[in-house]
Amino acid sequence: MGTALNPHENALLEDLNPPQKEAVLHGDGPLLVLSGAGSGKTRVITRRVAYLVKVHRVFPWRILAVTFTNKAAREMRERLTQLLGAQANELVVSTFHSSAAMILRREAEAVGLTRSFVIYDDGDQLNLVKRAMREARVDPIMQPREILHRIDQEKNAARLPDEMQVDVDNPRGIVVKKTYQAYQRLLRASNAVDFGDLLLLLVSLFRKRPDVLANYRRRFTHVLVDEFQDTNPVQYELLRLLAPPPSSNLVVVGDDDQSIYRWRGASVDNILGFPDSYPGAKVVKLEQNYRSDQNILKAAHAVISKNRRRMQKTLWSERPPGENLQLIISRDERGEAQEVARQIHALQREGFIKYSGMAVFYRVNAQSRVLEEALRLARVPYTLVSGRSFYDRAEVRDAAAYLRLMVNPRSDADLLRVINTPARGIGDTTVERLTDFAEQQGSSLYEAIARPERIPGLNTTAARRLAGFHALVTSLNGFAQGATDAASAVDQMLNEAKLVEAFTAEGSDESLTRAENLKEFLGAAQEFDLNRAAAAVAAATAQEAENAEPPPPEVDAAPLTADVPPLQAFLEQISLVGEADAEVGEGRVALMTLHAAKGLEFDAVFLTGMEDGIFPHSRALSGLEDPEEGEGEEMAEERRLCYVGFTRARRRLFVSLAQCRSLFGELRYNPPSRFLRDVPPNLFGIEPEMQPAPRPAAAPVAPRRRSFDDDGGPRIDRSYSQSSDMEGVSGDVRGMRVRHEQFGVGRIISTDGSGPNAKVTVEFGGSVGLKRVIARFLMPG
DNA sequence: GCTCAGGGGCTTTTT
DNA sequence: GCCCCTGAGC
Repeated sequence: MGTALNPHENALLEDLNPPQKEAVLHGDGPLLVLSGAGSGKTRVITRRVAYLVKVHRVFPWRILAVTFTNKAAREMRERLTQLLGAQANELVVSTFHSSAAMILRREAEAVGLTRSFVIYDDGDQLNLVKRAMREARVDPIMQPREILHRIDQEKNAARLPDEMQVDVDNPRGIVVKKTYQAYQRLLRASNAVDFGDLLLLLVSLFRKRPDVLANYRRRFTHVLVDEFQDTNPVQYELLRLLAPPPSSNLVVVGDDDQSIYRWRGASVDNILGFPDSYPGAKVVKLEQNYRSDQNILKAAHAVISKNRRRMQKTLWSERPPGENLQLIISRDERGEAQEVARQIHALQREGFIKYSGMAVFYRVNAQSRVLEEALRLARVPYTLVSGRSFYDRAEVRDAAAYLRLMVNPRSDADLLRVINTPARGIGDTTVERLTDFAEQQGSSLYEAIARPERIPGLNTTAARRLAGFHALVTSLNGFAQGATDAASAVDQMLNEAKLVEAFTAEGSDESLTRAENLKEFLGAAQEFDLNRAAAAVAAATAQEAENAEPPPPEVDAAPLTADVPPLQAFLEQISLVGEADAEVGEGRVALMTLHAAKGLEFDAVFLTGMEDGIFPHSRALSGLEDPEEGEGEEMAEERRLCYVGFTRARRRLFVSLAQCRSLFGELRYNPPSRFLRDVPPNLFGIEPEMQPAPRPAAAPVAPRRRSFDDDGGPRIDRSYSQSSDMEGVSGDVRGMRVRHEQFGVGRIISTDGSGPNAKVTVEFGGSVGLKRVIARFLMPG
């Protein structure tokens, strides 16, 4: 295919390596691009899209490119705009959830919703589960959280409530199923969906209505998916519906070694099994890494290669070996944090790496506090990279709830959230009577408060207050219907609901901040309106530009969001996009979890808490270890997470552990992470002969404390790997005499757990008394 | 209807 | 160690 000598071709291909070029040039049919870390996958996707448009003359509106994160979608769009100019506006580049929401809104009636359905978030979901449990009258044998989790899993697996398989003698399964059924009923009655529904409802619509599906298949002749290793079954099903096997133009790009969202329902099997689902699919491997020095790649490879089920690929690089990896061993988490801060300072003083080129990673958020304190003390500027803080604030969520109520008064969850916010004297009792009444009537809460005098048990004051609230919602709803922009609706809402006023009146510092946040929320709406106006202009220009050819009449080429009212669109952005992710702070060290680090890169990376029980997480340690299969799936995922962490580093990789660490209020002595033992010692600059002789496989041993000076200060220590490979407790050891490095000699009273982190309670002599310690750190005494 | 103290709980968290 | 939820008390 492709016109020879097309002037665009060279520009789009010239700086690509052979496999990259192959992926860009691939003709029709499915394609799997296995892209190792740092191998230039975004470049490949964007070039391919541009190539399709410029060389193959594919209409941009025929191309659907899906990502997982908004950030990835934004970056992709930016790069495509550079390559394609105004034409990029016609491409559909968005997250799975956003694109599903756009389609679902156009087809809302077919799935029992109206076009103004709202999207419930986490907190709303939990409240709804609680309500569903009450209405379904299920035995409260499970926590709402757990039930919600199970419902999510069902949705991720593309199963509607009635499709859920449950054994009759499985009471918990029955509880989940009944709750799930009631939960879905409540959502539909509220004209609302949750995140999972966006995908699930679309899949079930496509299955039920081949005619609807056909419209989208006709339109999207090219589908591309980024981070395919993180897709869950419902997402994959959606892709298979839109781009069915065997011959669709479906391009999936991903790295099985970077699949780290199994716990969210993602399934590595999707990428591992892609060649089977799409027989004849072309597979291209991108194995040249342009990011990291050799030593870092070798270390990453050493860790990941222990996983059994992988697509074989080996990253290589033309870069130099670079510096050794550096191991930091500290006495405790404070020492670790101080040492990290010190090293950061030192790196910065050397002058080659700026603060903004450095990052500190940790496995769990709970580790961040100590690190923050140490950095603050050391005057190292940092930013904590974490979720979507602005839209998580209570007052902002209140405002969002009001807005959703404005477009969709039937939204019970939102009504409940703000019925007494700001306080208007509507208490729990009143709300309870109201919900009981509405449930009995089968009406929404909004309908129920239209005639509050009919609600049994209410006094006239309560009824009057409900009527007042009803009037407020009605008035806002009327305003929303005529609103031509988001900002005026937000402004109206803030005034009528007296939200800002309430905080200002309260006058405390905290409430003034909240008032400020609400003004910022208004600012966000104004910005949204401006962007939308700009986008409309750009789209119009695109129409006039190059592709003046009209689309074929049988195909719907309109932008998916063509006639979504502005307030609705703003709400969708809040629900699905959140705030523009705070760019990793200018001139600041970035602190984040390993999960948040995916997709980023830094000159220097500090990976803290490299201890068994922290990283890999203790939950993965207890996983079954099959002698044949090796480590369990959870451990495999921890390994991938470690791989992700290592491969974020360009030049310097520091791995750090503490000999003891207090986490969740308890003091733990964790052995060094098994991942460290997988890294060849020479990458740390340790010559093989310097390694300590292997320890005889004897029963419990004490931790060594040889890496510390007398002052107890942390030191960088290049001799590691001293932890025993103790299995923990075996057999009945009660009454056994043991010795502990710190507490001395004692006698085992009881045991707790098994495996490497098994604990025992020991009665030590003297003033020490009873202690619960990890068995591994005991010696027979 | 609101406030505060005690208890359980606790990876990760793209959307 | 800290947060969130619940329940008792004002």
